[in-house]
Order: sequence, then C-alpha cells, then structure tokens
Amino acid sequence: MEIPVTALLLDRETKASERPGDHKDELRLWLRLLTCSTLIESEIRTRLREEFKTTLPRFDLMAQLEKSTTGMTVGEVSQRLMVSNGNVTAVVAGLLADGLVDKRPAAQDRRVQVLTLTAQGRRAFKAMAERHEDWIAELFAGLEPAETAQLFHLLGRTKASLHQAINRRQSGQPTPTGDQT
Amino acid sequence: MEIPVTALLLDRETKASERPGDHKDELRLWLRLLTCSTLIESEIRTRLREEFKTTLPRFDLMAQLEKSTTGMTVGEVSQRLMVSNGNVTAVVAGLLADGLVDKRPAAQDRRVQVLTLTAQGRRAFKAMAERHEDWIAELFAGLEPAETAQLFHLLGRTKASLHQAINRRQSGQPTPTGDQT
DNA sequence: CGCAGTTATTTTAGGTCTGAAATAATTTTT
DNA sequence: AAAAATTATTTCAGACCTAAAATAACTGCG
Repeated sequence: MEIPVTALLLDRETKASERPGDHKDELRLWLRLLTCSTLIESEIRTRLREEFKTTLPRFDLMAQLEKSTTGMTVGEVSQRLMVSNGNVTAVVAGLLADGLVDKRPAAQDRRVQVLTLTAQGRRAFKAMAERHEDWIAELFAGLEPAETAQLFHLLGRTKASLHQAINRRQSGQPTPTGDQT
Repeated sequence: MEIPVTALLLDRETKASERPGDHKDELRLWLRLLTCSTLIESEIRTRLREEFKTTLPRFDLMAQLEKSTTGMTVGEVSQRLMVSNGNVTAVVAGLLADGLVDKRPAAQDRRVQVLTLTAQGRRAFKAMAERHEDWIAELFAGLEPAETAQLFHLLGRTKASLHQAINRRQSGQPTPTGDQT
C-alpha cells in the first residue's frame, strides 16, 4: 500500500480554490486562453486591413485553398475553418467578385462546388502569407523556444480533452481524433 | 570571450525548421491556440443557446456587470471585453429589451452611461454562470492539475509577449501592463 | 425505372462585430 | 466666458457568422 502523500499536499495547497464543485481555476484558464486568442486575432485583423485591405476570414479561406493543389469543396473548407457552410458561401462570394478564387461544379457530382485560387489569388496570398508569418513570430517573440514547444504540447493535450468532452456529449462513443492541427 | 556553444547546438538541432526567416513553429502554435479557443467558444455558444436561449456576447456582458457592484460604463465594458463601443451599445440594447440590464446617464457626467444588472438579470446570470463553470471544467477535464497550472503560466507569458509586441508597434514606448486577466 | 432518403450547397433571418463618422457633453485654453 | 480640443457614446455601412429552412443533385432499393 502506498502512502497518499499527494492527498496531504493537495489538502494544504488548494484550500482557497477547491471548495465543493469549485472550478474557478479552469475558468481563469479559459479566460486567459481567450484573451490571447483575441489579442492575436485582432492584431492580425488590423494589419491585414492596413497593409492588404483585406480581412481575416478571406485570408483564412485563401490559406486553405493554397494548401490544396486540386481544390476543395465548400464543405471541406467549412469543416477546416470550423465555420458554417453558409458562411463559406458568403466569403467565397466576395473572393469571386475580386477574382481571387474560382468556383465550379465538380464533374462527377454536380452538387459539389470545387474552389481553387486563381493565379491572381495565389500571388496575392503569397505576399500576405509571408508578412503574416512574420507578424505571428513577432507576437510570440517574448517566449523562449522551450516555452513555445511546451505550450504547443499542452495545447495539443487541451485539444484532445476538448474533443473528448464534446464527443462524449454528442454521441455515446468518443471518436479518437488524430488530426494534425 | 565565451565559446558560442548554443550556436553549434542550434545549427544541429534546428536543421529542418530554422531556414532563414522561417517561423512555421509559431504559426503552428497560433493555429493550435486558435483551434482550442474556437472549439471552446462554439461549444459554450451551443450550450447557452440550447439551455438558456441566449448568446455568448450577452453572457459575457452580463458577467462583467455582475462583477461590479456599482455598475460599469459602456467604455469600461468595451475595454474589458475587447470589443468596440458600438458593439456594446448594440448588445446592451438587446439586454435592455429583455429587462436584464439597466442603463442610465451618470449624475456627474452626462456623456457617460452607467450599466447595471437588474434583479432579474442577476438571477438569470447566476443560473447560467453555475452551469457555465461546470461546462468549462468538463472541457478541461482531460488535463492534470499540474498541466492546467503550467498552461495557465505559459499563457500568462504569452499575454505579456503579445502586449509587448503590440505596444512596441503602436507607440515607441512599451507600456508595462499589470492586469489580472 | 421511380421514389425515398441522403448529401451538398444556398438562402434567409437575425444577432455580432468593426471602423469611421456623427453627436453630445465636458475640459482646457485663451 | 467663448472657442478649441477632448472624451463618451451612438449611428451607420458593411462584413461575418450561425441555425434552420429551402433547393438541388445523387444513391439505393423495391
């Protein structure tokens, strides 16, 4: 039998924050995560507008298309970006109007719309992506390499936890997710 | 003179990812952070809609007001939530219509609108906040306490890095930020 | 074949969000 | 005190986003 050392430690160290059913720590963690996410997002949004007169949703959509040589369907993009189909339709409409994206029904299945970047779209994206990468690096520049690695790891663990909780709720069977985001 | 040991190590260890000006690691970190944030946000959004027929912006706004006994101005709320003034005006309009929030000009400065929760608003918020806290705990349940603590710490470091980068860009002088989020 | 069910996308209605212009009230300067 | 500058909020135009309903196209089964 082991002596429950950790239990004793916990009793002493968590007095203020472990009242029955208290989860303030997770709440604070979530708020901090949200703060970071919002700060980055709005900074990138501002710079995209100022330097390229475009928006983050447009940039994100183009980034997806750029990664796929053969094109992507509306549904695939919507899943990747975690936004609704209708939203993809709307953002694509803007990009079509600007000649950055091409949309055409698939040959085998005419329900499906295949989206690709136009030559102009690829050029425009390349310019933006380069700057974008610099901006992100700049924003994280205050962290040591070891810290970014550790953070990346912990966010991977977090993602797994989230998928687990979300799947457990929707179906009875948790689906193991092995994607690379 | 010191021997640049780290330079040698770097040369060997970072061959694939440290090409001149390559910052793919930070990019991946940002994408993962965004994924986590989006997953949590949309899950909370769904549950607020299903269980309370309300929305996340409304909940967030009420959460701010609940923390302040004396009320908050439109500007304060807008800063806290990191959204525009106009947006606060719009969300408050909805809450006013539902009788959850009270708005009145300040006595000393009639430009300022002071927002407070009504009694009904406080009741409604209390019920939601309790469930909300459980949801968040559930979402992070897959992490060990040591991991959440570590993650919280690293996100604090990240926040500092972000503020540093953002301030450096806007003014010449970085403003030290000591807030508690 | 023919229709029932499924799947992919678009449309619709409504809320959210922004930046910039407009409005209104206060403070500072002269 | 009057004019000028500043500050707080609202309004506006436009983009984003969602859920749910509608549309359109495919699949499979009798």
